[in-house]
Amino acid sequence: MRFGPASDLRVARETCVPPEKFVDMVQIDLHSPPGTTGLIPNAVIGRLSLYVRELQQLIRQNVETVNSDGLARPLGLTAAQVRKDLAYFGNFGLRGIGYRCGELLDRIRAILGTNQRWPVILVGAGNLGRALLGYRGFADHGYDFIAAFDNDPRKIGTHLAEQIPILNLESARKIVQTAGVRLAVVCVPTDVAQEVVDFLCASGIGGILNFAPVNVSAAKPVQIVNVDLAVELEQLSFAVVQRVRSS
Amino acid sequence: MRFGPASDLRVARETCVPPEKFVDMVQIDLHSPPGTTGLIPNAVIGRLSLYVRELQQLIRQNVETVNSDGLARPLGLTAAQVRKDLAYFGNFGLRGIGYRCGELLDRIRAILGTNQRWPVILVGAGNLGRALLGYRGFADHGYDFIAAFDNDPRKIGTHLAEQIPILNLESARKIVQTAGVRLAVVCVPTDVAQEVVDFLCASGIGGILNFAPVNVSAAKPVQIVNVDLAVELEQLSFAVVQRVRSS
DNA sequence: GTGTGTGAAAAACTTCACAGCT
DNA sequence: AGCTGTGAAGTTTTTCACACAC
Repeated sequence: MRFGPASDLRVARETCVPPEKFVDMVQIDLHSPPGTTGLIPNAVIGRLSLYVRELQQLIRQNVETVNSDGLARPLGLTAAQVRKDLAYFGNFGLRGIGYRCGELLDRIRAILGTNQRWPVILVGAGNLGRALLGYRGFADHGYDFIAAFDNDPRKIGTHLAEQIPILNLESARKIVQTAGVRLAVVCVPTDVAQEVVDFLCASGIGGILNFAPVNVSAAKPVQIVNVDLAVELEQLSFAVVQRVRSS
Repeated sequence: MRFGPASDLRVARETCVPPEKFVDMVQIDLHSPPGTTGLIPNAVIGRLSLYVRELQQLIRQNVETVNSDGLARPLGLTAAQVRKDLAYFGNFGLRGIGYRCGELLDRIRAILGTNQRWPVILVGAGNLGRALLGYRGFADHGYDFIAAFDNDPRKIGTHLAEQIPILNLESARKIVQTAGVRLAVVCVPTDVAQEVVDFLCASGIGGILNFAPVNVSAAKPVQIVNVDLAVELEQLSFAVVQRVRSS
């Protein structure tokens, strides 16, 4: 089965907003809050994602408004923490009422940049890569895989999930640039992870989510988040042997 | 292809130590350190896992000793942080030299309980579950999948990776108890995640690594770690739009 | 000299508690 | 009356800097 990369990609691209928009949206909302430095704590961002998930669930249940405790408790957080987190970005609540679920969801998505869809590329079409490509959560949060890259000649030219083309890694540069792709998910073997990351950085990618179990570093403006699944299991097994700390 | 669950499992079990041993090993090493409460910060445990990975890499390169800076820098941490983290558990270093890689690796593994292998069960044999089962990192860190569970009758009775049986979820209780399994990895659809977790808790599991994108809660002594892959991507996209914070 | 282990200082983050809006 | 937004207090975690050991 043959395909023309450019045309495959153009379709996916159409649904995506020019990335530059996001920057403005976020910066408008930032109202450098109470007694803080102006930088948003990393932990806050992690929790915003959790709020999104919880709000989506509430909305599915037709809940109109939720107060800080209602949002916090199912996530194992405190009401004060929720209010503080949201206050970093503005006054989203209604005193005496709480937060309108729909509105709050929109606001948080605007902050995270997920009120528009992001095109994402996958590098490494092995087991894990293929599973991630089918992972519902990514699509639910606004991320669309538009292409995959691999260096196995037997895979190149085929498609994943019947529509995502697997291309030669060399062609990633062009696609990153022409399709305005800013995010890449990397699932390649450990020993080539760093060179793949270097290549992506040189291609003008904005951020990399790395699943290879090795700490790779990225050239300056490129953001990198390393996910090591074994680390999570180790956290857990430590907690089990200790029987302390809730995590 | 038929199989007898009990015999399939016994083999995997043989390679595993009775879990009770771990508790002692860890508690002996804990020397409730400098000026602290005696509880180990969660973040420290996360970093111990990273040290393991880095040490494994150094050992593969035949590096004998490493100092705190050498361990910290590739992981994006500071030397002081490494020393402080390790000091929670004892004096592992040699002044003027650093740390012996092999010895430190053993020590950390003893702390994490991964100096012996752990039998793990997989619940939910969909795409993600199957990919996790093949994920190298788990085996590298001492975790062995011994069985998978699903409720799809077409899957039950088959094997994953040609040796891991897929069984009916009901049979999990018996296997947890007879094989001394303390850890489960859950990759089921969101809507059944909580009931699966409840079932596992009732079966006597020790800890659950949950990949379903919903916050599930576990009955008291059971530890739970939620991993939401979309959260990681959101962290990244926020960093990309902001171009701040290294994470 | 080199590099750990660790108190002390600083920074980051969380919780408290309450004024003030609806 | 109910619940947010936020200073202030409290706690945790990180960084600093140096005495001490090899």
